[in-house]
Formats: sequence, C-alpha cells, structure tokens
Amino acid sequence: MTNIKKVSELAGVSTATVSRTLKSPDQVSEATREKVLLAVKQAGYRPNWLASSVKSGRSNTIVVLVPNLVNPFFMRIIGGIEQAAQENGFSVLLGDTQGAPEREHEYASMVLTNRADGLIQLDHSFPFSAADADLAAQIPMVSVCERITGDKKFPVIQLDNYSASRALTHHILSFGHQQLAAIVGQTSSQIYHERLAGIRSVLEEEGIPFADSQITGGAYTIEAGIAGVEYLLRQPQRPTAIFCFNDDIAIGAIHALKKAGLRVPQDISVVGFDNIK
Amino acid sequence: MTNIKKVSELAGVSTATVSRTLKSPDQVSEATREKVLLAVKQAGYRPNWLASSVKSGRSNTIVVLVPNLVNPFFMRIIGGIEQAAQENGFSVLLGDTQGAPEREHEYASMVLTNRADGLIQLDHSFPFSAADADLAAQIPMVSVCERITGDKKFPVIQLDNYSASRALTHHILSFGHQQLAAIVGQTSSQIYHERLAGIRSVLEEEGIPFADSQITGGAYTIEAGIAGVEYLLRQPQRPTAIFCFNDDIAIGAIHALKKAGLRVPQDISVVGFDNIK
DNA sequence: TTTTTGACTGTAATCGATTACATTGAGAAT
DNA sequence: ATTCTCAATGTAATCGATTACAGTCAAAAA
Repeated sequence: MTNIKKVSELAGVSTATVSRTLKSPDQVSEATREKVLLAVKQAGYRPNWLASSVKSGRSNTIVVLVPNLVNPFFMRIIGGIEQAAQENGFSVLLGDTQGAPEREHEYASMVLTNRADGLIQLDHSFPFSAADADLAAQIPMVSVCERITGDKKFPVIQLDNYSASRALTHHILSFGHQQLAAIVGQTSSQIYHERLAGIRSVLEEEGIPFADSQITGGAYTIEAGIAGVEYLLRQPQRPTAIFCFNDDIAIGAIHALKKAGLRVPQDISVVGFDNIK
Repeated sequence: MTNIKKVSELAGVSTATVSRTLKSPDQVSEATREKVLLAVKQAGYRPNWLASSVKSGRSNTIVVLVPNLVNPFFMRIIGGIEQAAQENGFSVLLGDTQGAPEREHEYASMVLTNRADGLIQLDHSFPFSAADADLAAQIPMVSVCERITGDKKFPVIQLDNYSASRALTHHILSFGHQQLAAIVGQTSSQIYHERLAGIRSVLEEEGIPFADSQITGGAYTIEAGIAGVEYLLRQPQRPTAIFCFNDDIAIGAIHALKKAGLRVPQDISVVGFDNIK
C-alpha cells in the first residue's frame, strides 16, 4: 500500500508537508507543492479514508433504514437522500430492516461505534423497545414520513396526512360520490389515524355517512388491496369510490375490481396515496 | 467519548486486556474478564469501528453501483446483496450512479481510499474511460447482469440471456403466434445482442420470418414501451405477440395497446423479462 | 529445592493520517 | 549590525484500537 510516508520519502519532505499539500495547499510553498504533487502522482497515492476518519472522529456516513427496498415510494426518497449526501461529501449506508427490530437495533448501533454519524429512518418502528429508546437517545436521528409516539425529541419530516387526506376526499366528492369506502394500512401507525381523521372530518362537514363496515385493510400491500375489495364487494352496500391508503393497496384494489368485472373508473373510482408510476 | 482507555482505568487493567476480553475472551482469566465486562457495561463502551478498521486495513464495506434506484428489478438484487452482506458482517454503501460516469468513478475510488473493500455493479457501464480501466484493474469487483466487453478480468454474474430468450420465444410460439415483434433496450449492451440472437435462432429453426421492421425500442423504460407500440401499430403488418426486453417496456407496451383499443392478451400477447410485480 | 512451563497481564509499537508545537532562515524593521 | 516577523518546514503527539513482545508468578517437573 502506498501511504503518506512513502510519498514523503519520494518527495524528500516530511509527512506533515505531504498532508498539508493535499489538505491546505496555501500553507506550502509552490516549489515543494509541485515536488509533492509529482510524488503523489508517481506513487499513485490516495489518502486512507479510514485513517483520516479516526483522527476526525467522523465517518461522513449516514445510515438509512428502509422497511422495504422494493417499494418505489421509499426508493424515490432514498434517491434524494443519496444525492444530497453525495453533494455534501457523505455516503449512504443502506439498512434494509424488513421490519425486524433486531436489524434496526443493529443498524442504529453503527452510529455509536462511529461507523456512521447519524440515522435516517423511513419507517416508524424505531425505537421499538425500551433498550432501543436508550440507544435512540444517543443518536443523531431524523425520521421521514411518520411521527414517533413517545417522548423522544428529534426532527421529523412528514406529510401533512390530515390535510392531504382532506384534499383527496374533497377531490372524490367533487365527482359526486356519496358512497365512500377506505382500505387502510397498519392501524398501529400514526398515518392511519391522521388519514382516517381527514376523511371523517370532510364527510361530517358534508353530512355524508361513513359506516365502519366500509373501512377495511391492515397492510400497505397489493394483497391487502385485493382482500380489501373482496371484502367490500361482499357488503350489502357497494361503494362508488374507494380511498386506498397507499398506491400498492390501490394496485391490488383495481386488480380485484377488474377481476370482479367492474370497470375503473366508469363503475367505481379508486384513489391512492404516494403517486408511484 | 468513552474509549478503551477509560474502560481500562475503570477496570484497573491495561487497554490490552480490555481489547482481549472483547476480541478473544479465552486469553483472559475469568476474574478479570468479569471485572472488564462490568466496566464496559458501566461505561457504556462500544469499540470504535473506525479505529479497528485502520488497524486491520479492511472496512468490511462494499459499494453497490445502481443505475436506477426505482427499478424494482435492481432493488430485489440489492436486497439480496444487503442480506448476504449483513450475514457476513459487511455493510452496503449505496451508489446511485444515474448512469453518470463521473459518479461511477467517484464511487469506484472509494475502494482505493479504503472506504470500501470492493465493488458490485448492477449496470454495465464501468469501467467507462481509459482512466477508469486503470482504476478498475486495482479494484476487487463483481459485475451482475452484464458481461463487460474488453480485457478486464473479474467475476460476472449474469442471466443466460440467450437460453432465456429462446425459452421465452418457444413459450410464445406454443400459443401459435406467427407474427412476432420485439421492443428492445439499449442496443449498445451485451444483453441486446444475446436476447435478440435467442429469438432469431428459434424463429429460424421454426422457419418463421422476423423482419427488421418488427424490431424497435432503445431504452429500458415505460416510455420506450409506449413509443415502441405506437411504432409497431403504424407498420402494415400488425404483430400478434410482442417480446419486450424488460418489464418496464412491457408495462408501457400494454398501456399503449389498451389505449389503442386492443385487448391484452385476447387481441395481442405481450411478454417481458424480469418478473417484477 | 531448583528449574521449567505456561497461563495471564502489561508495555509499547503499530495502523495512516492530522496537527500542535518547535525550528529554521530570509527579509523587514530598528 | 542587530532584532523582529513570519512564512515554510520538520518533529512528534495524537486519534482509538490491536498485537508483538516482554515480564510475572504460581504450579508442575526434576
């Protein structure tokens, strides 16, 4: 390995001068600068990133926790994170958690061992246990898409689910729909409560009933969308519009509706959150 | 920061003993082991990953180059890489290249600066320039999905595109189709030649003509699929089956066909590579 | 009793780069 | 001519952990 010592010998200067030439060139006279740069090129030298990081104590790396790599919605966000990271000299460590708390814990620990400087989570599940809460308290962390319940204080970037849900409901009603149904995601999440509250508030204002039997679902998957429609079609009152809590659910819903011989949107309307392709 | 020295003072032993307790416990007597472990717990000590990595010279990290984060096909592969990496104590640095050679170069350089130990690329574009070729020669590298043209020697994991293409063509023909068209991806890639050769070989064996006018496309995108169908429908001879070079193209193709009033698969069949949801 | 053995622990070098502090020497100020 | 200044460079400490080597000491062997 070509290290800074070899270069310094090649250039006939000290290691300090080599380091200065590369990090703060104006501290070095032009003559020696040229000597050093030549030696660097000849030796094919590249400073060891690990070594400088130990010294500085910063790894310029952030861990991103994703529950599901195949969800295009998450991937678009990660793409943005990755780009911003790169523009600022940071790297992104991918943490595919598959929703497993142990994995989240493991990735979060990387911040404490200086393997990363901070954490961004795209799902809502960390910190999960009490032990994780201690861990989380020590970690620079940002959460995207979901507010954490609890007393932890860290920045959160999220949709205004309530307003978005109200807007979407208004959009549905503007087509004259009176029979609304919803296929929701995980009921344990904040998202669930906020989006449902948005729907309810608009329907109440407009005096349109919304029976609990018209609410189904429980997961953000295509399969949940299919199951949701199958359930709704078994109900005595068929809805004229279905509000899906994300686009995966909507894909499943549309699929099941077509299979049942219904045309979308002629016979029944479907809307969803996320705007995936 | 709690470092190994603090722990050693707390336990009343040397730093060497602390290190040994954690890395090779059988070298330490049970009495001191307990003392040390207690001190570790009390101090909330976690070994600094950066420091051990400088020493070992290995970062246990691999860079994965992806051309496009939103493509589910790539993401499924990355999920597998990530899992295998984690099981072996490695981490995955995400390198979203967007097809830009500078970005590939930058990420590849990370291996030379000890920021990562090796590289996996999911696209075919690195090494791009002569300078990159020099770089690539120094890097432990594996390429997935595409054979590199050139004299570089490194492991490649790829589809047997030729056989897969033959199998898919046989599948189409088993439905009695006689008029085949293809919407291809980038023509500069190996994939293009191999898949096309597969189709051609089967059609020749079966004595079915395949005019160049029935081959269109040029990118692995939904838009290319749409444009491809629009082109094919303008041709005098309408195909009864369309062979799409990936599923994004197939999605675009099906969309355009439906828009043109054709039913899939009743009026025209569509197949694609990748098996995305 | 003396020597040997081996388990355990400590001292200090090491990884590669950065940087506080010390040193040198040419030119400016007196 | 002497002192002062400051730019340029070198020396060596430092980051935090690992590990080669040395030392200690109790038990086993002679």
